Amino acid sequence: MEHIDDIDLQLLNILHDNSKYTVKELAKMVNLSASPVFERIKRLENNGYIKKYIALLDAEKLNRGFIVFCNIKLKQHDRNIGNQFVNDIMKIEEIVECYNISGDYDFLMKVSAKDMKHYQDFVFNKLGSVESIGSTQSTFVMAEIKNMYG
Amino acid sequence: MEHIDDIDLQLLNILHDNSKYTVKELAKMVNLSASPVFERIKRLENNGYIKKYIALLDAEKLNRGFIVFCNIKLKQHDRNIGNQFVNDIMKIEEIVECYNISGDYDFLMKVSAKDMKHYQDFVFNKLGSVESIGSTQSTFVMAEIKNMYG
DNA sequence: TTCTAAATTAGAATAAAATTCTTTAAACAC
DNA sequence: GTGTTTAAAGAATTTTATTCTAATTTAGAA
Repeated sequence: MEHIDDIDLQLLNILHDNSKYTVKELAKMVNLSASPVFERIKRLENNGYIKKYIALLDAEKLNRGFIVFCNIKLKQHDRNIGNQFVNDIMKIEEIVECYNISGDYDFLMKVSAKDMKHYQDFVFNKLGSVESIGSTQSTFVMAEIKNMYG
Repeated sequence: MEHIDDIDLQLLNILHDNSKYTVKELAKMVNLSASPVFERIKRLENNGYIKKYIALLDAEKLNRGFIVFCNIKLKQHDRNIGNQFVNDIMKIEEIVECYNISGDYDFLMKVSAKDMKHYQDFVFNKLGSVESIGSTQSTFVMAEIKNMYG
């Protein structure tokens, strides 16, 4: 895999913030013509530096503005229980992120709900039916201060 | 603000996962012709349902694959200290997300570093120079299990 | 330094996509 | 039923992406 230069890095940073610039606009920003910029972006895509392009949606407008970080302890720490847990949480739409972590808990999940009522329903009915879970601990988000993606 | 229908929701879900489909491709997916799909997307953009379009980058390839959740307690809980903290962390590039939370700590930050050495340097030199911070607690990510964005 | 080869760029040409416009169809109120 | 509004389809146009060729730059060898 080749290495990337400063112009590649500029393009990545720009596209990470806004992927809707035209090739011509990007070319102007990095002081090149359109064709090398086009080829650089294709190369960055093919080499995996750019994984995908997505639209960021307004969580509030889509009734998903209530964010909770939910810590999980498993019942036991064997491979079967772990695999079962991963399988189960993959299907639950409210869980938008999940990490295997160090410390007192095994997993940290970011959960996206409409409101507290929805979250309570999620904990009771969805997490409640995941057999592998031993205990949970919820940390509520009062405000989003910084998000380099949103 | 008007409400959105099922086709709008389909388009949002598709674009949330991949914003590079052409209007013609999207039209086929939702059984419409190109022009109404184009107009629907423009409306969703103008009404704020779609906030922006971004490229997702490979953190590992860009030396940012070491993820840590860092809990923060402020020294004191007055408005000045809080504002100072927010101002300071905005400038620190390793902090990719930050939330004001309930519970024992005041803030939860997602930090993105190259490796443990980089993270240690970040805690010492960058967080270490933020006056408003009282104490910190680091939770290390061993594996990313689910990410509806990445 | 000078020459050669490889890589990169610019700019024109082409293909494809986005965007606009006009006509037609459907939904709704009266 | 008729008139009115809204949304859709399809054609026409504009813009953008993509390809291609020639010129330039760069890196390395002599």
